Amino acid sequence: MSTLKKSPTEFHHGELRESLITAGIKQVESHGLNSLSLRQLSIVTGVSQTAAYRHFEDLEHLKAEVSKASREILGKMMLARIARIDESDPRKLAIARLWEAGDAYIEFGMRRPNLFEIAFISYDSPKLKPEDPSPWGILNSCLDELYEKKLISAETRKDGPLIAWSMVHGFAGLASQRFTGTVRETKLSAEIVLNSVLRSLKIR
Amino acid sequence: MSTLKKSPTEFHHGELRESLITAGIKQVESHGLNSLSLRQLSIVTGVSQTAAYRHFEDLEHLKAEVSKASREILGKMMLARIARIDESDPRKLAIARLWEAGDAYIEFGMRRPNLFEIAFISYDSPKLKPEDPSPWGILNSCLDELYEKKLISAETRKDGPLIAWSMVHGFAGLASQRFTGTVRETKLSAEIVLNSVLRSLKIR
DNA sequence: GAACAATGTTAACAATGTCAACATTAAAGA
DNA sequence: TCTTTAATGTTGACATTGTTAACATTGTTC
Repeated sequence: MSTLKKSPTEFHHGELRESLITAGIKQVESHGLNSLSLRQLSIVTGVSQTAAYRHFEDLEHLKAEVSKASREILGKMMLARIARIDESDPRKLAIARLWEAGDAYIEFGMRRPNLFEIAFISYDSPKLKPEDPSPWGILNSCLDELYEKKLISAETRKDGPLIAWSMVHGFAGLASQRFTGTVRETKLSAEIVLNSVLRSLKIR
Repeated sequence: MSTLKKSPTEFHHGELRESLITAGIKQVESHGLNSLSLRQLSIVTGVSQTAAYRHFEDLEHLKAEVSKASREILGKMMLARIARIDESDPRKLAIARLWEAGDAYIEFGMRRPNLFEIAFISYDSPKLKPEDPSPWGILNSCLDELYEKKLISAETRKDGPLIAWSMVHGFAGLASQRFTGTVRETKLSAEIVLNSVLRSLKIR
C-alpha cells in the first residue's frame, strides 16, 4: 500500500501530504464526508495521530484540499470523455465536446455522489488557487470553441458559462441525491437537460 | 425566550422537539452546518445534554429535520413572493409567478447560504415525508398554471420541472458560494438565468 | 560537522456522540 | 381516585476526535 509506506526512512514518510489527500478521497468516496477525520486518516496512512498537522493547518484545510482533488478528478473525467470523441466535422466536434463534458459532469455526480458533495461544498474559506484543469475552465474552453466556429453569438459566449454550468451543475447535484428517480430515468433526464443547454445557447 | 421555557412544569419542557429544530435553524444559519451539535443545542434549549435523544434517534436525524425545516422556510419565501405579485393579466401573472418563485429560490441561496446548504445536503438517509408546501411542489404548481393558460406545451409541462429546477437550483448553489462574484453581479446573473429558464420552456 | 528547519511522536485536554441507569411527570385503566 | 405504565428528562460514563504543547528524529545548509 503506497499509503502505508514510509520512505526513505522509517521515521519520515516522504509523501505524507499527498498520501493524506489520497486517503481522504478514498474515505469520503466510500464512507461519506462526515467520516473524514484527521486522526483516522493519519493512522490509516501509517503515521501518528497528529502527523497531519505538519501539512494541514486544521481539518477544514484538509477538507479543502480533498475538495480540490475531487474537482481535479472531475476535470480529468471531463477531459477523458472529450478526448474519446470521434468526429471529423469541426462544428459537430465542438458541440460534441460540450455535450460530453456536461455528460461527464452529470455522470460524476451520479456515480460518485460523495465526491461530488465535497467537491462543491463551501470550500473557499481556506483560500485556494484554482486547480488546473478545472471544470469551469473546461466549460469555458468548450464555449470558446463554439464561438470560434461561429456557432454561438458573442452575447451567448458571455452568458453561456453561467447558463450551462447552472443547468448541468444543478441537475448533477439533484441526481447525485436521487431526487430524480432511478438511474435509467436519470440517464434520460440527463439527455433532456443537455439538450436544453444546447437550446439555451441558441446554437446556429 | 421560547427556546428556554419549560412548560407546563419545570421538569417537562413541553415543546422540546420543536424548540430543538428552531434552535438548530438559528445555529446553522449563524454559525454553519458544522457547528450543529446535539449537546450544545440541548443546553441552549435549557435541557440536559442528552434530552434530545428522547426526540431524535441521533444527530443525523436531527440534521434531517433541520434540513426539512429549511426547505419549509424556502417554500414559504417562495409563496410570499408569489402572493405579493400585482398583475391582472392571467398570462402575465402565470409567468410572473414562475419568475418570482425562481427569484426567491435564488435569493434564499444568496442571503442564507448556510440554510441553503443544509436544505439540500443529502437528507434522504433518514426517510422523511415531503414537507408541504415544498419548493418542488410550488414549482410544479407554477408549471401547471402555465400549462392551463396554454403558455407551454404538454411536453414542456413534463420536462419543465427538471429543466427549471436544475437551472435555478444550480445557480442558487453556485451563488450561495460566491462562485459568481459580487452581489450586484449576482443580481444581474439571476436575471440572465431566469430569462434562460423562460426561453427553455418555450413560452408561447 | 554544527546549526537549523522540517517532519514525526507522545501526552494531554476539551468537546462531542452515544449509551445505560435512574428520576419525574403525564396518561390511561381499574 | 388510585395504580400502573409510557413518555420525557437527568446524571454519569466512555470512546472518538480536534487541537495544542513539548519533545524526538531526520534532512539541509553553511
